[in-house]
Amino acid sequence: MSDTELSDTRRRILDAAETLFTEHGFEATTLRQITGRAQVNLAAVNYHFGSKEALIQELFRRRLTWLNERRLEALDRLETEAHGAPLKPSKIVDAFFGVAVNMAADREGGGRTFMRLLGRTYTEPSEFVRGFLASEYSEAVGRFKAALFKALPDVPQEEILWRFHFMIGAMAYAISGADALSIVGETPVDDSAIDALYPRLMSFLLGGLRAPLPALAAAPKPGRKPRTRRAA
Amino acid sequence: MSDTELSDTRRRILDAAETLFTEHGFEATTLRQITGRAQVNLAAVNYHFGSKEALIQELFRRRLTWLNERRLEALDRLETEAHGAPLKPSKIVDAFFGVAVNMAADREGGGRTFMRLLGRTYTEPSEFVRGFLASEYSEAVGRFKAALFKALPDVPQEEILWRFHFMIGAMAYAISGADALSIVGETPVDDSAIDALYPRLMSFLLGGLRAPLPALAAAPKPGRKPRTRRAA
DNA sequence: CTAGAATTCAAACAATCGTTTGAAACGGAC
DNA sequence: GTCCGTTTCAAACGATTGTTTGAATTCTAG
Repeated sequence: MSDTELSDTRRRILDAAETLFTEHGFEATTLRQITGRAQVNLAAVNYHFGSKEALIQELFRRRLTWLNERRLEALDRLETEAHGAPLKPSKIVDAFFGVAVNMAADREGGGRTFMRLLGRTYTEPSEFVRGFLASEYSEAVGRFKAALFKALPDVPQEEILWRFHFMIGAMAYAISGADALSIVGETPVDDSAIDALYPRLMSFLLGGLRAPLPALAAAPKPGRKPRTRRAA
Repeated sequence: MSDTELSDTRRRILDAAETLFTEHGFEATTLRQITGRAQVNLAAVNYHFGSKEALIQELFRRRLTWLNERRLEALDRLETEAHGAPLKPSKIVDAFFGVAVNMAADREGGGRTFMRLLGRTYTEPSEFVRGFLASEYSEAVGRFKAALFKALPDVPQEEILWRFHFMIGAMAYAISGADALSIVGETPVDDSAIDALYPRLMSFLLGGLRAPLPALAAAPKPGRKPRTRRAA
């Protein structure tokens, strides 16, 4: 069997698992629930994937590979157009997060379900999940970090990393909690609001990225208040 | 027994559970691990709390009540000083998130452990967890929402709620993933970086809150590009 | 000191978990 | 039709889960 071509059973299991993991989490979802929803035999998971952990890995692999390839394509396009000149930070942010939010808006293909799962998995403590998540991300994140460093040469690189970190968190939470009962709003967020998420999130992220640099209180000389500088 | 005064056994169980839940999650942590670490008998959890779920609820209750009381105290202080005038948005944000980040910086009292757990719990899909989390937050969030509406009368209230949402996400992810292996950075974040988290996060959040409003593409007339306005 | 309540303890409970097994059913090649 | 590799199936596996039990122990008044 080819690696990319999936049998009916494999695909049905993956789709069912995606939905159930999103709704109840990895640990709380049992193989019997998955095989029940997929309408396949219980032993099919271990036959086709080997174990529950391997199923989870395969699930992330098929989506994350595609997602990060699209991100890198977008970045490649920007860089060839720029002919070596630094990119606009807003373009970089758009290439990284725009692709993700776009995937999250896709209801039919299951992209929405997956992105909610992914958003929650960022904070997953499980060892093996964090492991391959980091490896799947390493190339794309490395390329985007480099692009941001080049685009913002005056901002300390450590600061850029922190803000990248914050941006991922804002996006992850916005996507994962968007149609769940959120803490801030009592009214459930409907579908049109999901479509409006993209411009809202993007302007928030850019505002945060370009915020004045914090006046870090690292042993400041008395009486000399460090001035805040603008980041971008 | 008083409600606030805890027996040795109760407190030992709560402390052990907090640590283990943070490290492995709710489902993956067993009562035998908890009672083993706390050095109490296995049956002690069900004797003192009734069930594993009730233990989780009690764990959040003792910390969240304290956290939100401090937040409301800080807001009260600001409002009495202002004599009815609108507050500065930065002060409001500082009252809400500053208290949380401060608690996250507290290593000895277990505040750090709890805030990492809390940050992860925001995206927890479990029904009963989300339920009492929302109820514990409702009062404080309502007060802060009102304060932000008053402070930013020109910004659509829906937009403020979204940005509040984004801010919570950025904070939750920053705290919960700060000393775990993060996606963006290959080097583990050490303690001094945690102390510097506060000013970094705060300027990012304020930058996002005050970002130009997004040009929402809600049936725009052709040829008329909506102008971006400044939020604050 | 003693009676009675509160707490601790070892042991067992039923239920459910992921995984394995061996036979049955299916599929195309010859 | 026959063969053989692939896939499906019902059933069971051992292990582990949260919870309960009833006796032992500790604590607290009177």
